[in-house]
Amino acid sequence: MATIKDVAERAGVAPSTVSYVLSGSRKISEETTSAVRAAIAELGYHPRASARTLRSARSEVLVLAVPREPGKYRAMDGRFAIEISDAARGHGYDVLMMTDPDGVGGLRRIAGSGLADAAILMAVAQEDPRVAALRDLRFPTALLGHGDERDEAELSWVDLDWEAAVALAVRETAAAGHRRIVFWASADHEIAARRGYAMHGLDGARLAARETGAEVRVRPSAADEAALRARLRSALAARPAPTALIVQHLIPLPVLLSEVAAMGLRVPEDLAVVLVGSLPEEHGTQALPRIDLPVGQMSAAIARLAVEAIGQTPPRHELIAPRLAPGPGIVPPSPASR
Amino acid sequence: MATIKDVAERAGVAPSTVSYVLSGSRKISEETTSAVRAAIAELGYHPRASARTLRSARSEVLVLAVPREPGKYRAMDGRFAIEISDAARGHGYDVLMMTDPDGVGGLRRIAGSGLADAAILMAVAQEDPRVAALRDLRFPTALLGHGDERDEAELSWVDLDWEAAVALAVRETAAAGHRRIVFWASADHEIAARRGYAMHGLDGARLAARETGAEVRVRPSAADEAALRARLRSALAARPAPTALIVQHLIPLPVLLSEVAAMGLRVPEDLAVVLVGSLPEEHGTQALPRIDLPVGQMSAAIARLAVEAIGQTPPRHELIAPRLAPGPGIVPPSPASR
DNA sequence: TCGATTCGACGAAGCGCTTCGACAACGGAG
DNA sequence: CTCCGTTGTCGAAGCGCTTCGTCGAATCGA
Repeated sequence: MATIKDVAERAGVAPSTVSYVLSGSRKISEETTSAVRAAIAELGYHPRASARTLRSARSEVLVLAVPREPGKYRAMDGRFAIEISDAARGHGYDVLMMTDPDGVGGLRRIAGSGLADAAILMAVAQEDPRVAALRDLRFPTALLGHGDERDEAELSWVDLDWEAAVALAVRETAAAGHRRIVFWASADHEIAARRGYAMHGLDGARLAARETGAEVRVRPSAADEAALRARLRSALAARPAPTALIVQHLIPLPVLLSEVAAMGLRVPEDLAVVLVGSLPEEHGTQALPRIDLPVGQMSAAIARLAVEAIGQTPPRHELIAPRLAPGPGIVPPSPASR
Repeated sequence: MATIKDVAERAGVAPSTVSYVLSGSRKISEETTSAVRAAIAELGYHPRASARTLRSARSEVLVLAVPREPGKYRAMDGRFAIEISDAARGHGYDVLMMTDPDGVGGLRRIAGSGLADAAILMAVAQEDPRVAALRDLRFPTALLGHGDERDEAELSWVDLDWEAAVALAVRETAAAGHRRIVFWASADHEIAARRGYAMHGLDGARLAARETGAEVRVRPSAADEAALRARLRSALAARPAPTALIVQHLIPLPVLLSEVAAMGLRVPEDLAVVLVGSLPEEHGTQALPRIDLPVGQMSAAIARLAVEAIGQTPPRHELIAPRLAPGPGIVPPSPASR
């Protein structure tokens, strides 16, 4: 592999001159510059990243802590990982994945070894030990999602405003004429873990229920398919029958829809279904009114905040306002069911 | 941040001694070893990765080239990325994501700068320019998926045996008594791009059709939802009616199933549905007989092959045998439809 | 014409680590 | 008692890059 010395020799200059051509931090004559550039092109030279990092104490790498529960996979995580990587490149950074089930150990290793300049944490939980560890190391960090006020005052984060998102869904549904609404919230275990999106979603539903006067029954989702079906069936079997279903826990959406169909309910004539959030693949959901998770916007924001954090700027928080996706509107309840 | 010199001073030894304790490449007395270990623990010392890499020309990082068509996201890619990262850690490697739409430029940059020791390429196409670029750089490379014989003789790869997988699905379906089968193949654009899995899947269907004597109608899938529905409807409307549907293009599965339901066909009584491959989220598919994509097994294999390739070993190829997933079997056709 | 200034390029130091050769200290063999 | 092999540790070199101080040459004003 070619080194800066090789380039210098070929161009007939000193290594430092090559370096200055590359960085532009000192003036180099037109003539010398083009000789150096020619030599670089001929040799296919790339500066060795390790040497740069050793000198400058900057790796131009972000580490992304991907949530990892053994045996489980949340489809959205992969999508975020890829989009964040895209966004980071726009700032000149590469992204290293950290999927160790023991997130703390992995982050210590990577932060300690200088492999990365900053960390992005996904799926942060209440009193997350990773947050504490990174703070102790004084390692620049940005969080995707929020919830725990104490930790987060000192760190940057980005999140969809889940409270506003669910509130918006309820408001729009009520505005379409629905008076009896089921809100299918996050799953039991997410609520038990007090995940930010789960908590904020519940808040939004309550808020908008008060505001609109509609009757909103909140039902937590379940990881287990049988439980899920039973719970949905009982929620929809209430009389007078609910006319709209707002779903935040989208992962088992096919199951939910199949159960709705099995009950003989047509969507949207008998039951309006509104989604809050997104699945990574959009197939089969475009037909439903929904409030999308702005993955691209969130990814761009988290990459930006992580890069900023390297520069010791004070922490910033971005709460993204929800928007109803363009597409089908919410169908009013049938006259018979009012 | 603590350096090896700090550790050495604290332990009252030379820096080289600390290095030897860490690497174990020379014998160091019990006494000195424990003094060094104590100093390391007290200072929270981690060797600087850049310095190591500079000396040893080994970064202990793999670069993963994630396929990236702007605006599109294939749900399986994220899942593979995460599982490959997991597997690589087992070999002591971290994984860097490369999501540049211009894959060649990104790989040149990363390979040239020594940021990674080997590359893993996902979704390799016929005459993929990335493969050529990496070969020119003599950069260790492993491919996930296969298709183009010429390139691949020199490189390691892993793949599910798609031909055998589809053939197995057809065989099992025929064995259950079905004589008129629709094979829902990869999408038009995948076939046009001559993707390995698409080609091999078609081969498998033809092979097993000859073998079993069943009538297998091959229908390519489509990216566009309307086209998809129309095509499926016409395939299933043939008379005498097909009694089984084998699906390789799973991404729009919800759409397919909803169209089947819309035609008034019950699954599996009127139409047996068999899946080949997997979606990243299993919700809603467990109920169907299927041949899973062995993501974990493939990820483990590709990580292993990539690490091996660093050691200049000759290329190896792993073709993974398909297996019918445990779960519901294939329901025979109803007597009336025979 | 001569000192002062500017311009462009150079040389060397040093980032933190590994590794090779050297070298005390020690013990056993001759 | 000397010699030599072993054992455990040290010192220095060097990986490739950036950056600071320096310096010759060209330029300019007086």
